[in-house]
Amino acid sequence: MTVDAKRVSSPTTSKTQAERTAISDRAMIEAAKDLLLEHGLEKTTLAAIGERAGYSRGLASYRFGTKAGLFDEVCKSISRRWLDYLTERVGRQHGIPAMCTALDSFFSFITEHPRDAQVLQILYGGAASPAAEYRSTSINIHQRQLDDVANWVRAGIGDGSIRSDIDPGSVAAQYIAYISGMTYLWLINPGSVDFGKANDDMKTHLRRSLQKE
Amino acid sequence: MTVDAKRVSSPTTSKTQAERTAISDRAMIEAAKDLLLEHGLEKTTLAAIGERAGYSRGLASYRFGTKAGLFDEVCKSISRRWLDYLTERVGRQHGIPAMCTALDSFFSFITEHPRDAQVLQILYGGAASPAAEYRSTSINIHQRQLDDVANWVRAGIGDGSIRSDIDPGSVAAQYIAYISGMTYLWLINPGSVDFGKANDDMKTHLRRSLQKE
DNA sequence: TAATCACTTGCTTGTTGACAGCAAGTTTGT
DNA sequence: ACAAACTTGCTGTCAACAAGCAAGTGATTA
Repeated sequence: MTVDAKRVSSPTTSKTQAERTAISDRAMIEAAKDLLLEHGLEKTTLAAIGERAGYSRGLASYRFGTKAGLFDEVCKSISRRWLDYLTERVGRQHGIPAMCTALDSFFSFITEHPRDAQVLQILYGGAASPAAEYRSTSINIHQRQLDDVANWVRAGIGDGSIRSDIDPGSVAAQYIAYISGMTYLWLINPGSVDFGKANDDMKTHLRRSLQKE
Repeated sequence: MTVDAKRVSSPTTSKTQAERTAISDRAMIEAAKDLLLEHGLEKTTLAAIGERAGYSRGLASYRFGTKAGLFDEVCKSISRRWLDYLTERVGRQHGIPAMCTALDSFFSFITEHPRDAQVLQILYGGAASPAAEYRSTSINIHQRQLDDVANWVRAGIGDGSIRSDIDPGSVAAQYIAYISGMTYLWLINPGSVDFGKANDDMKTHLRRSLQKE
C-alpha cells in the first residue's frame, strides 16, 4: 500500500529519505553562498555552514566530504544555472547576434542574480590556486564557454556574416577574457566599471571588427 | 672613526641589523612565491615559508604579522616590478600605440617572469574574497591601470588619432578586463588560449574600432 | 682609543584557540 | 530489522601571539 499521502510534503514531519537529503543539501548550499559572501573562502567554515543551514556542525563535512568538495558543488550548481539561463536566451542564434545576446544575458544575470554571480567569481578566484580541488570544474566551464563562442564565430564565417580572416579561437579567448575580467573588476570594486555601458560599447566594437564589410 | 670595513657585507658573519632584515625579508618573500606556486593560497603555511627561507617556523608570522600581511607584501612587490617594467616600455607614448605597446609588454612580462605573473594572478584570485585583507591592494592596482588606459585614450582623442565618439572609461574597462581575463584563462589552463595570437588580434581589433577613419 | 654597560632589534620556542576531517554513536525513515 | 540521515567526540594542523634568547648598537668612562 504505497500510500500517496505519505509522499505529499507534509508541513512539519515525516519526509522521505530522498527529500531529507535534498532539503539539507539545498539548505547547506545556500548557507555556503551566504557565508562566502560574508566572509570569503578562507574564513568560511564547514561547521558554520552546517549550523547556518539549521543542522549540526558536522553535517557539511559528512555530506560533501571536504570543504573543496562542497565548494565544487556550489560552483557546479551556479554554473549550471547560468548556462541554462544563457542557452535559453541565445537559443539557435549564432555569429554576432549570439555574441551580443550573450553579453546582454550576462549583464541581466548579474543584475537579477548578483549573489550567485559574486559567489561564482569568488570561487573562480580560488580556483587560480594550484592545489584547488575544484580547479578542474573552473577549467571545464571556461573551456566549454570558449568552445561555444568559437563555434558561434565559425557559424558566422560560414554564413558570410563574419569576415573570413578572423580566427575563431582568438576571438573566443578575447570574448571570454573580457567577460571574466569585467566580472572580476566589478566584483572587487563595483564603482570602477560601468558594466552596462562597457557591454554596449563591446557590442559596437564586435560589429566593427568582425562584421563583413 | 666609523670604519667602513664594518659595513662592507662580510661574506659570512657580522651583518648590520638592517642588512639582516633585508636578507630575511627577501628570502621569505621568495619562499612564499615558491610555496604559492606549489601549494596555492590555502595550503601555504607561515611555518613552511619561514623554514623554506632558512629560518624558524615563527619568523614569517613575527615579521609580517599575519598571513594576509605577507601576501600583501608579495602582491605589492610583484606589482611594483610589473608597473616599472610597463612604464619603462610605454614611456611617453599614448593613444593606440601605448595600448599596443602595453599588450606586447604584458606578453613579454609573463614570458620572461612567468613565476611572478602566476603568483600575482593567484593572489588577485584570492582578493576576490570579501574579507581578503589585501583586497584593497588589488583594487588600487587595477584602478591605477584603468586610469592609465583611460588617459591614453583621452590623449589619443585629443591629438585626433582616436575617434571622438569613444568613451575612454569604457575602453579602459574593456582593455583591462581583457588582460585580467586572459591571464586567468592562461593560468588555469595554459593550453586553452594562445596569448600571443590573441594579443595580435586584439591590436588589430583596437585599431579597427578606435582609429579615426 | 678601547672597554664596558644599558638598550634595541632580530629571531626562536612554547602555547592557545579554531578548524578540517574522520569515526563512533544516535535518531529517523522504510 | 535494517539502512540511511544526522550528531557528537576526537585528533592533528595551523595562525596568532607572548615570553625569552642572542646579536647588534650607542653612550659613558677611563
